Amino acid sequence: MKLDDAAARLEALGNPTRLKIYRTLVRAGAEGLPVGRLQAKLDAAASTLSHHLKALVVVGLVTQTREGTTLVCHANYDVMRELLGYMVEECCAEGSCAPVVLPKVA
Amino acid sequence: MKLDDAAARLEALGNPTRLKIYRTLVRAGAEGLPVGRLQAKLDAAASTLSHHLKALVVVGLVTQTREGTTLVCHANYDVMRELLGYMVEECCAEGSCAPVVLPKVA
DNA sequence: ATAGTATTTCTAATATTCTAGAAATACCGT
DNA sequence: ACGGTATTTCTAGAATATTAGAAATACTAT
Repeated sequence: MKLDDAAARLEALGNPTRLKIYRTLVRAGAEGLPVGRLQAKLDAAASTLSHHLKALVVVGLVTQTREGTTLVCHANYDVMRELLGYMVEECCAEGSCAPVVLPKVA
Repeated sequence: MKLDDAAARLEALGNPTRLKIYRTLVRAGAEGLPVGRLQAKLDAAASTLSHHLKALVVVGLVTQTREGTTLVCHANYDVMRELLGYMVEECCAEGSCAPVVLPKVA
């Protein structure tokens, strides 16, 4: 991942509402959560939520799949993993800041 | 760490210039880097750099120690570690997004 | 005290973000 | 085709961020 991509993703997560959205989607697990359900949980205006969701989708942290009339949102773990990998590799000194370790994934 | 603190730190890192600053400080290692040296490396106006550095200092990601007339900047690994810990715990699903593992630090 | 280097604060212009109402679009069931 | 629910896009106002020049401050050496 390039620095600019990492920055864009960090910026996407760097807003309390969007971080709440992402965390909520992670907790929703594999089945995801419809936009409407997110809206109810976070108590935000529909247009505001849509705006923030788009910011997360654009950088790849969230994906959406349509199921009839509802749009189901999913946290994209692959992108989050890449982002964390970037941070550990580029923004941590070995030993100093690495209680977070990347094991070799087979 | 609370969600709002995490968001503030992610936002601080979510700007290409500031992410570059932070990464450069990490690479500078324990001795840190004077503001002036950072300025030369990143080729930014002094006032702009100072502004961005302040954003990183305010959220605790960077610390500064004065050495005579120069201010030396250091990446604060503790805060980065906390931030990564937050992301792994709150924003990852076990198994799905956890190539990043938190080992117990003795 | 003065001069010189390092850095910040002040200021202002431009750009971007955030918020949410209103209107538009997407999809389904009948 | 129509009505209803779900969601987005349009729009606009207020707030915040970004940039950098100019002035101010901090410190050291003489």
